[in-house]
Formats: sequence, structure tokens, C-alpha cells
Amino acid sequence: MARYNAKAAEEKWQNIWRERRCFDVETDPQRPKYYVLEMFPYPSGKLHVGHVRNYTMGDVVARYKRAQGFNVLHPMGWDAFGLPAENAAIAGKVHPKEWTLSNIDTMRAQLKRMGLAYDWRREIATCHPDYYRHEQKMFLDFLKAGLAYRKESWVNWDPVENTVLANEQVIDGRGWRSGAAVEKRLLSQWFLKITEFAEELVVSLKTLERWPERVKLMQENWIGRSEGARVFFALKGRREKLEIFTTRPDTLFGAAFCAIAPSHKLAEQIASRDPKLAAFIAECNQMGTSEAAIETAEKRGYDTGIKAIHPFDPAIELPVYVANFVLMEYGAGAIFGCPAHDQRDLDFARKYHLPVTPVVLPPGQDRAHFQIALEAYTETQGTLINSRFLDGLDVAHAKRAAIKRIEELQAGEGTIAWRLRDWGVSRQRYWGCPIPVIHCAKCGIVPVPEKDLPVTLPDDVTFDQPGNPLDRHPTWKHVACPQCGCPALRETDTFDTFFESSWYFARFCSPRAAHAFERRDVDYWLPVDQYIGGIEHAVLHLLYSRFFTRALERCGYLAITEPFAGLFTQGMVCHETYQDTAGNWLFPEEVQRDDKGRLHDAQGGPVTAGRLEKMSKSKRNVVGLETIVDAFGADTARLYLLSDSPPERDLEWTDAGIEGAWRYANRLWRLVTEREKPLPPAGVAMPKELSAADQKLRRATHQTIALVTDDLEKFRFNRAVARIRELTNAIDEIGDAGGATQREAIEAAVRLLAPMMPHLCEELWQALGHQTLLAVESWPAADAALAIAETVTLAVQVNGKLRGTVELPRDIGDDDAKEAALALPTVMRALEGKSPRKTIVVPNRIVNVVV
RNA sequence: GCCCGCGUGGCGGAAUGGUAGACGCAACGGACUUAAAAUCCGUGCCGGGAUACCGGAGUGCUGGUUCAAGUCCAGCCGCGGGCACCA
Repeated sequence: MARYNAKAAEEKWQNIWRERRCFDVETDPQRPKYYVLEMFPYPSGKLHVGHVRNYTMGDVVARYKRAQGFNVLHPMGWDAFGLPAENAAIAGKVHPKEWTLSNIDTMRAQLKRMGLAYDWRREIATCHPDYYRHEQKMFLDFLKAGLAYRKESWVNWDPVENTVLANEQVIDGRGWRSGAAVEKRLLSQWFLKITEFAEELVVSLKTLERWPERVKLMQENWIGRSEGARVFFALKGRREKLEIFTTRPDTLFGAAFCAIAPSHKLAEQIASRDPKLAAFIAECNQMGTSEAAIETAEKRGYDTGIKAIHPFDPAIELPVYVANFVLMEYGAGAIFGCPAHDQRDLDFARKYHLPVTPVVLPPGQDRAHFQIALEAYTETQGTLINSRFLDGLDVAHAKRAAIKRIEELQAGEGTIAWRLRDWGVSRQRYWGCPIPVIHCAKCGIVPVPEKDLPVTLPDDVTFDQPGNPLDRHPTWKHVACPQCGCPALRETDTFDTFFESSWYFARFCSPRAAHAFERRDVDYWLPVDQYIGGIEHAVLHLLYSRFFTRALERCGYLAITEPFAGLFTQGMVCHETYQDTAGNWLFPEEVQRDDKGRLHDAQGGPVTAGRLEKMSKSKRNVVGLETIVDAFGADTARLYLLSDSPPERDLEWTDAGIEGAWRYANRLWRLVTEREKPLPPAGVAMPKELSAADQKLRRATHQTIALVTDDLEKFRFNRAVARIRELTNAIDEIGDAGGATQREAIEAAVRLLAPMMPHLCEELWQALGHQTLLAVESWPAADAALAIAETVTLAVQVNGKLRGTVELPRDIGDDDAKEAALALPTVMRALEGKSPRKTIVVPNRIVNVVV
């Protein structure tokens, strides 16, 4: 039995697509556009099947939409800056640039073997000055627009590597590579003012109809909008006031103390004259930031001796503490404590013997007996007590009344607090985009003049010592101040690499333009119609990009505010993990299974299989592409990745699964190429009279076209594949008896499958006698009339229990259906001679007889 | 703690409130073959019948709504994810 030669066919069709420029596209305002994009990869070394699942989904959408007549933009590029390149440089004595570019070459070649319908002319890599020069310009524009600024802030500092670490790089309070306990350090850093758009970023989530609810919810949580009030407490014997934020102004009469963050201005002020407080603050700064550290940390405070005056009654004085649980970054960095209705405040009050006054009486509680012991009442149902003018109100009304009074007294106002903080973009790293500013002793911070852009990275850097190579480069940072000409210093920090990925989707529209974007191109192509990527970017990349698009719009670069009209988050590809007796991770191909099902390594040593995990280099549970594509071809891999699980769920890679897909590829291939009786020629007319079997196949064909089209619209690739397999089964069933109907069915199957298995389908399309390329063919249309059956099978139930089925003409009258149902022997037996009380007929579906 | 999602055969998974288990994987049995591979056919569970077939139970658990519930509602159990000293 002959086998489909995937390798030869795939090479052949890839060459033809390339020669005929099938996937090259241009801006064409006369035609409807569709922009499909998969999150571009970091060039870590090699592609694995996890990457490919993502790109295959995008490719199906791109090919499908093209067949539907859209002008489809489907580009690919490289998120090329980042830490791993530097780590490789430190470990392997290879320059980050070389390492990155050679990885890109490898991965590009791998991608090309997958037959993805990309416009490769548009490829970009973010590490090229031709790319990053534009973001330097954007940064300067942000600076002018007040969207970028520099401030001192507390950062994660790795004392061994001498660098700031991103939050993701701090694992349980320790640097991910050095293992050193991360310290908090106060450093001057560049920030982008994402908080400026906090409100908009939440509100317009509602307009993103084709985004997963889950992602929108995560962004909403992350931005964290809280309605409340800002209240100013006068401080006894002091001129300044203490600003606090609260979401519970209704509980102001329950206040027992005020507390400020250790890094609060007032705390620092007092500490300068109070060594004990200074020591306390230092201790707070030592505290770990890991989840465990926070959970076990005791609530501690230091009484400053200062008294705050209650805004509603000057006779009430509250002690002001510096407390370790108050965060400077949120609200005003200061709170009032209401122990009866906040658990932390209660813990704190019990420890420091502060009064606990309940001010909200839970529903159904007796005021005389209501007491707070060790558990605060934090619900917002209840009635205000002990609160003078608020007494008797429910919580919601009391909040409003309290805010009204605060505003009348000019002691504050209703306001909204955000959890979202400005985006710190400075990194003490070499392999990133240089931040285009100069520090001058006289002029301060001076932006690099536009004529001097790009500020390019020097190539001659060393990695033999820890820290930022740019900082110790002998000449690079020494420049003349563009304003006064005096010797000055270049900024040696580089941008967070999320900076590059925040605008790359727009650059694809005009990837070689001299300035960032051609308006004609971005106005045509943007927003991205379908974006596809992993859920791990639900907040970071997707939020940054939404912010960036707004910032670019404000600076006149773009005319849109939302970059991605549709988003799909696909699941991960997982694989078992393997470890030998020494605990070393093993690659799947190093593990063999003996006939008793036990696992061994190459030397015969026992191997234990661990849990199913996301494919990752460190655990070695990756399935490389080469092995799979060499053995089965790209199409088989694509089919398996699409068919085995719903796309949003995780997929477990199994060898048996890929073999099943390979069996199907061959089955379809034989269906066309190995026939005892040849199919009628292409374009053969459908006979007027069709046998029942022929009619049935025709119906299946047109039903399948309609269903698969619907499935692809809704990203249900696994179901689309199942439908096509069903049609294949139907084609098999009719055997060589079918003529024109069988050709019609096979052609439909091939065309429907083409987005998923493009090479095989081109091969079959050609074998079926066609001259055209499927890659540029239009999508098949279902004939609704042909998809409808003349007869339908009705299920017949007695008391809701299935008792049989009956084949009847479509749209038969209810009475006829009832009669036919009652005539069934199984129904009569179930009725046991009783007469039906009621019969429900759902046309063309079901008859339910109730006795 | 708060918010969200999900529980269906041995496995991945299908089912606009209307015949649960499509499609596939695995396993078992059979056909073809000197043999193997490949290919093809059959098989969800329990009880009875060699077989056709007949009966029953069944979508995490307990209730409810309905002629009819995997699907809707309430409560519980379990798993997964996000956020969290956020005032």
C-alpha cells in the first residue's frame, strides 16, 4: 500500500506558494481587510510543538479568511530583546546579538517548514536599530506629552547580579538565577503613565466583544477600581494634614487610629529625629515580599505620638502609627483604622489595646448584645450605630451621607483609587533598547535630539563581570550634553522588553517605512482583527499594548485606541516529565518503554514519569519539531494539534495521537489516488436522478460545508476536524458506487480541510484534476436546500424515556407524528394499555407521550 | 479571604432544554497475511440471551423547575486559574 510522501509534497507546495507570492499582501482600501496575528515568539533557540499550535490556529484563520475573500495580513516576527540572550552570553561566551540572530535563523527555517501562510517580506526583529529607533522617538514624544517621567521608587534588587529584577524574576523572595534574597532598593527609574488611562482601560473593556471574559476580568482585577473617599485628618500641633483613602467612609465613627506606610513622607520626617522609628522603618524595608513572608508577618506598628483630629468631631483624637501593613503605593499611603469592621485593623487594635467600636449592626442582630471579639464584621449589610448623624442608615446610604458631610466640611471628597501602578520600564541590562536620554550635571535630564536617533547599542561589550555592560563600557556613555555641550552621561538603562511588544503589531503594517508607521497602512489594517496567544499574557503584554495604543493615539501616531478587536487565548501543549534515579530531567526521546510498560533510559536505568506539565526547556519535556515533521510532515502535526482538544484547553502531546493523524492523512490520500474505479472528471454534471445513497452523501456534503464554516468562525477547530472526518467516513461508506456525488464530497472535504492541512490538500486538489491553487481558491458554499433531508428521525419517548424512533417525512403534521409514534410496538408495550394523558410533539425532533 | 472557570466511558472530547457518548486515541476480539507491519470490521457499563435482541442504571453529590435536564435554578463536594497586608 502506497504512502503519502509528505516530505516531497510539502517542499513542492511551499516552493510554489513562495514563487507565486500567494501570501504577499498590500494595502488595498477597495477590499475588505482581515489582520490575523499570533503573539510573536522570543527566539529562545528552537521551536517546539507548543509554539506551533499557536501559529497553526492563526494560519487556519488566515487561510480561511483569505478563501472568504478578505485581504489578509498575516505576518511573523521576533521579540528579540531579552534576558536569555545575555545569560547565554555569560554562560557560553557568545555575543547576545549573534546568539539571537542565529536562533532566529534556526526558528525561521523551522517555521517555514510548517507551511504557514505568512507574508515573510514583513518579518521584523525588535533588536534591529531600524525597529527600536522608532520606539526611542515614541518615548521622546511620550516625554513631551507627560506620559513618561522619572521618579524614585522601590525596586527588587538582586545584590549578587547588581541589577533590578522584574517581579516575574523574583521567586519566593529570591533572584531566579543567583538565589540571593532580593532587597528593596530606592532607585530612580523611568515610568510610563499607564494610570492616566486607568479609567478608560477598564471602561472600554466592555467594547471588546470578541475577547474572552476571563481575560477582561483579569484586567479589571489588575486595574482594581475602588470607589471611596479621600479624607484629610488635621494633625494636632502641626500645620500639614494627613490624607487617607478609605472605601468605608461610613465607618468613620468607628475609627480607633490612623496608620501610615513606613515610606510615607511624614514617617520619614519624624524618623529623622526619632532613631527608634528609623530603626523600625529599616526593619519594615527588610521584610520579604514573598507570599509566605506576607502571610506570616505580624501586624506591627510604631506610635509616633502624633494625634489626628477626627474630621467629624475635633474632640476625637486618634493616635497615628507607622504600620508595616500599610502600603505607600496604594491610595494615599495612609489609612484610618476601624477595628470593628476590618480584620487587619482589629488584629492591630487587639495588639496595641486600642478601642473597638462597632458602627455597623448586622441584620437581625440585637444592638444591646452585639459585640466584636476576634472577628471583624466586614460585610456591607447592616445598619449604622454609634455614628450620630449616620445612625439608622444602611451602609450604602451612610457612605453617601458621610462623603457629603466630608465635602461640606472641606475635609476631603469622594474619589476612586486604583490598584494599577505606573509601568516601570528601566532595566539595568544590555540586551534591550537604550533609553534615549542624557544626564547633564547642569541641565538635568536632556532628551537625545531626534537627529541623533537611534541611540544604538555598542557591540564591544563584555560579560565577565556582573552588572550592566553598558554602564562599564569605556566610552559609550560619555557624551556631550546636547544643550550646553558640557561632558554628560548617557542613560545606561534599557527598556523593559515589553516595550517592543507593545507596538510591533502596528509596525507590521508598514515594516520598512522610514518613520514608525505609514498612516495609510495602519489606518487600513488596524486594529488586529484576530489576535492569538497564551493566557499568560492576559494582563502584562495585553494591558501594556492597550495602554501603548492609547498613548500613540494621543501623540498622533494612530487613530485607534484598542489594538486587538478579537482575542483568542489558546491552551498550552503539555507532556509527561521524566527523571532518572539521580533526579536529572530526560528528553522524551531518551526514554524507552519496555514490553511490561516500564520506563528506561538509554543505559537501561529506571526512569520515573512525572506529572503532565507545560512543555519547557528546563524540564526537558519538549517535543522538537524536526523529529515530528521528518517522520510525519507538517500537515500531520498541524492536524493533530488542531483536532485533539478544544483550542482554549491544554493539549497533551502523545505519540499515539500524532500517529492517528498520520493514519487519517494517508486514508484521505488513498481515497483520491488509489481507486479501483476512477472518479468522474472535474466539473462533471450532477445527474438528475440520484439514488438514495447518493442523496444521502450529497446531503452530508452540504451539511458538512455549513457546519465546518460555522465551526471555523467560532474557533472550534476540533469539531471542524471531526465533521470532515465524518464526511470522509460517509464517502468511504458509499464506496466506488458514488460518481458525481462522491467527487463533490471529496472535493468539499479537501477544500474544507485545506486551511488545516494545506500541503496535502493542494496535492489532492491537483490529483483531482484541478489547475488552480487551493491556497487562493474561494471557500465552498453550502446549498441549504441540499443540506435538508426529506425525512427525519423522530425520537419517541414515553414519560420522558426513550422507547424508540420513527422515520417520518420532514415537517409532517403533529397529529400524524403522534399517530406514528403511538403505533410503535415498543411504545404500545410501554403504555401497558393506558391511554396517553398528553402528547408533546416537537416538529422534526421528538414525540413525548405522557401517561 | 475575594473573584472566575470547570467536573460526561479506560483517555482526549461531542451534544440551539429534545435519541448522551459524535469524532478520535487506547485496549480487546475478528478478517487479510507463511509471519509481521499496514489496512479493514466489531465492542460504553450492569443483568438476561452463544447471536440478533430485551431490560436496567448512567454526565461529581443532594434537591428543585419542566412533558423532557449533561444543559436551567439552589445548596454542597472536588479540581484548576486570577487577585490579595489594596484600606
